[in-house]
Amino acid sequence: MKWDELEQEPCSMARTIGVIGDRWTLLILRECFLRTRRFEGFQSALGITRHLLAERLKKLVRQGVLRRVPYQESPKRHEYILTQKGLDLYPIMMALVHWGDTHMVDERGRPLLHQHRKCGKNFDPVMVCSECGEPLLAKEVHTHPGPGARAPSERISRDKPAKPKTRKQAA
Amino acid sequence: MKWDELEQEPCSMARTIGVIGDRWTLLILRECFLRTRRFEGFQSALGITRHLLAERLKKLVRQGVLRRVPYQESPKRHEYILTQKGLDLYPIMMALVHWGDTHMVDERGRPLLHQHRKCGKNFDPVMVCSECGEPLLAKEVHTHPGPGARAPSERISRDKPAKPKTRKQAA
DNA sequence: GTCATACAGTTCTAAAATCGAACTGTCAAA
DNA sequence: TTTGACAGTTCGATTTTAGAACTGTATGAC
Repeated sequence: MKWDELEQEPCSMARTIGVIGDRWTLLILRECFLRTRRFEGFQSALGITRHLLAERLKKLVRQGVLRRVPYQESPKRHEYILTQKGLDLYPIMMALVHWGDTHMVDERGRPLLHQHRKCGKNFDPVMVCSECGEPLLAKEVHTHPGPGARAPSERISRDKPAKPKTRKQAA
Repeated sequence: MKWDELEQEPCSMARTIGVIGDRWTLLILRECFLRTRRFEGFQSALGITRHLLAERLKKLVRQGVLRRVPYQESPKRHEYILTQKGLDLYPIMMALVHWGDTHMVDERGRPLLHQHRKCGKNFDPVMVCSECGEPLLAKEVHTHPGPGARAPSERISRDKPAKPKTRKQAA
């Protein structure tokens, strides 16, 4: 599988990964949500090579995640601003942060706290079902093909290639 | 910044990215949630090279995201099973899928639908505040340093590094 | 007993991506 | 005139990944 094919895969997760699924892109987006907007800002915050930064920003603009907006004429300069499509990445960012907060903190505790302006409290993000509002557990979710699923004939086989019964495990 | 340093960064998102922030790892985890457990299963589902697959699985086991469990003696064979730490990645996976469902579908619609066993309906994941239950919007969240924040003196400067000279002259 | 196959890797070379540092170009302030 | 801020681009060296073949245990078919 080549990386440009990822966006054509009949899997929303693969498509998302095709857009934001590499380390630098994710870190760039973190900076975006922390209000960094300019080339130098990203570069000095992340220590990314300028070459890669330019490339990643271009890609994010192409994908409609960032918008390149002039903030000064002569010399022409631009800022990179999250579009709505980009802002919609927020739950992904928060989910990443929350997993790190849960499983990767050292003895000193969380590096950052998040306060919800609406209720004024420090919070954790919780993922719930849009229909019943209950927290989602992997085991309570059943997945089935939707309208955009690939027909069986087009599917790349992900099952064992016609296994003719194996060794000591009879069933 | 080297990739192994990422896990030491005082940022939960960076640490998480250090563990799962590359394309193959994310796709391997997708397969885990789709109940793939064995080496050949991952390999044929993803088309990943065997070399990388072995490496990534090892890393995920080292990180405690997967557990390597024997399922047969002679020849010794193992399965890779999500630990609780791994299962806790579910909100990240769902957030990735949901963004793809929202922004990356073609005219045919979603490749997969998700049904919540508890309420029986197809749903979208919604991220809410643990304290008040309201959906989270980036603009309504304020971020501030927590106990594990790096003190200003230890911080890696994200401002210009007091650069004394430029370009070609070394005077 | 020999052969083909399943499974879970390891090893090797070539190709691609990334790093690190320097270079380009515009403009403003000293 | 010189220096510095900013936003990139270019280029050689290093690191990762791709792609294919190979290793080794064990099983069932012939």
